Amino acid sequence: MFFGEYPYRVDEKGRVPLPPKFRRGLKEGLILTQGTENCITIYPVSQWRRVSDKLAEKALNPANLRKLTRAIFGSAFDTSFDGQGRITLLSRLREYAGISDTAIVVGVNTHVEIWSEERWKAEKSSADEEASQIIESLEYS
Amino acid sequence: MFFGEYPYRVDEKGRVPLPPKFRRGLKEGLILTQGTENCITIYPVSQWRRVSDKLAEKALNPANLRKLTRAIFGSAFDTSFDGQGRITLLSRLREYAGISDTAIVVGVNTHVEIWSEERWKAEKSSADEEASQIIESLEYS
DNA sequence: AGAATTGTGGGGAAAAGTGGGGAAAAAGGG
DNA sequence: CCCTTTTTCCCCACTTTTCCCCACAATTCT
Repeated sequence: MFFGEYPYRVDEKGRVPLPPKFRRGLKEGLILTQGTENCITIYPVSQWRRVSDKLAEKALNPANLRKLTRAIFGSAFDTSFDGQGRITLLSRLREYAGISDTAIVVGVNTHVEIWSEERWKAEKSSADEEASQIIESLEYS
Repeated sequence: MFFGEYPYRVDEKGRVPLPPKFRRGLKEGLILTQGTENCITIYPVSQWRRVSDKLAEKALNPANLRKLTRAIFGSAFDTSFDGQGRITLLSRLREYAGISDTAIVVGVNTHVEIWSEERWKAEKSSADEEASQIIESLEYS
């Protein structure tokens, strides 16, 4: 569904373009959340709904499930893109992800991630290493 | 459905804005109660009915549940927001939640919570990591 | 080459955040 | 019981931010 990486400038208003190829899949609206490893994660609403429905089924329960529900719903923020295909990142999220004037938009199958340039490079090189190890192990199995 | 977290100033009159996105869902009126983990919980009237019905079913039971029921109903308070979309927090509730001049308003799916800044940070950081893992696992199921 | 699409920037209208005044209501004291 | 003081509630006003539109350069596609 979503794949590829795209570098973009972030303007003074905190706007980031979405790659044209991603726009169709996000047309119905999108949910921004704090992702793992200090990136910003974007879900199409349909995908997000699946997640929240699943969680709601379990919602009446003990303390640490309440905690999780809070963390998950609290970190979500719904938005949509403007006529130029851009979304505005809240300053809070930009800080979280360490994004100043450049951002990398990455497609990860079912969702999209936004990274600061430095963190993406770091993440990528370590992921590449792991990937080649995994591939090697597959080759001989 | 409520989600997202919004930081607001609490003025000298104890007023807190509700995020515009929440206002529609609370237009019919809202109930303030003491929430779990020292936050203030806001229910839309419709949701409040469901909660109070559930508690009523169980009301004949053990002493500590009756205690809880008393605490929740005793602290419940129905109100509405003013022309600027603000509600006034009773000083009793503000003390309970440890809120002085900054409050975080959080959407938690079926209801809304208001936290002091410090307590929200603590609550959130203790659940963030686990939360994003859960999202990922639900994503593919 | 020309036309359409995409990346980037900015202006202006509208909405949201914040603060305060004053009337009505409530509480308290003589 | 009435008057005074306090609190509550509703409205108005100012500032900042957000959102939507337009513009233009660069790139891609035909």
